[in-house]
Amino acid sequence: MKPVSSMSPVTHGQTIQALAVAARLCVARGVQFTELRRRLLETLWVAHEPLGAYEALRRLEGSWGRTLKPTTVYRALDFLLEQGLAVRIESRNAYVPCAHPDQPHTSVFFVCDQCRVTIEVDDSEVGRLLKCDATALGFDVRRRVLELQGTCAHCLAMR
Amino acid sequence: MKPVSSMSPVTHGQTIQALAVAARLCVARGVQFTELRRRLLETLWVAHEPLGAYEALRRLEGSWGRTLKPTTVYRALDFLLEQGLAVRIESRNAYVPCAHPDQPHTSVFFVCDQCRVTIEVDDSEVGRLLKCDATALGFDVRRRVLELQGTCAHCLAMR
DNA sequence: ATCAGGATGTTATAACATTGCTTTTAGCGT
DNA sequence: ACGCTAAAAGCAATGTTATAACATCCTGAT
Repeated sequence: MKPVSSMSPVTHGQTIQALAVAARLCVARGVQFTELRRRLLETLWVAHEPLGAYEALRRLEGSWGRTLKPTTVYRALDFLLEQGLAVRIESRNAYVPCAHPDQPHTSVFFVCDQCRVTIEVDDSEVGRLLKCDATALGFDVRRRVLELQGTCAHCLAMR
Repeated sequence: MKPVSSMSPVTHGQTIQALAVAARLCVARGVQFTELRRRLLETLWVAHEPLGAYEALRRLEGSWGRTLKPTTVYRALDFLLEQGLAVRIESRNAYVPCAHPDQPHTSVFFVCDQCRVTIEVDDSEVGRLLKCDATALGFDVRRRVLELQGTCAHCLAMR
């Protein structure tokens, strides 16, 4: 197991870097990293917790100084998801940015119920086991949703 | 890994039995297995796919011959979830019945994108690994959401 | 300049879920 | 049987999340 991205201590520099990586990736793939998409991804990075689509919309409106419609944001989110630049946390109806849009891995998300900090861990052994299970069932897996809800170390210490 | 409940071939007998188990369990726990709750659980068992709350509502209205409000159904669903009689599939906003409401286990759900059949598998080894990861993070896990989306063997064979 | 495709704008609505409050019902002691 | 209490269910309104359907704009290739 190796932690790959803790949402909590994301510095300004990391955000800048992540946006640069995303920009390069989009160029390489021949897809457009438009201002809307860039600003949305930035919004996700700056937030230190998973954002719902409407919350992202509000923040984006605030920082951009213009009004947006839900559809616009959902389309941009879909783009980020497709490109692996963000991930949807199903159990929260929310979205987090992804630090490694390229290489596929087995992401497990630990989401704190209290502070909502979201820690992404890559556990390839879990991935292997799930693949075995899938094979045994003859099931072709397209997407994995691995989310653990509970209390993070920090919040546990607070009590 | 052992498959613990395939939604697909659920016989009438199995439904009856599951309801009986649920009833006994509720008595043992001193909670009420009311007609609403029983009928809702039956609806979930009879459906061979995860049901959304509103879909369950419609089917329940149909089989019961009365109208229901969303609140009513959500409350009954909450009860079933609390008692472990049903599980929520987060990536579908939908609910499936659970065959073993008592003993805790590591449920992994394989959900077919095409026919929506949902296969529950118990992989304790995955559970163990995730527990390790959690320990390493100092994270206290309350709930696990392990869902794999893709295509089931049956649908693969159809193509 | 024109056209094609991707991106975005606009409006409406579907799908999912909760809040607050009232009424009914079940279980319990007397 | 009676009345009490708490759980369950009814009800209306509203909040939240997500998509459909269609129009327009922008950009790059010919």
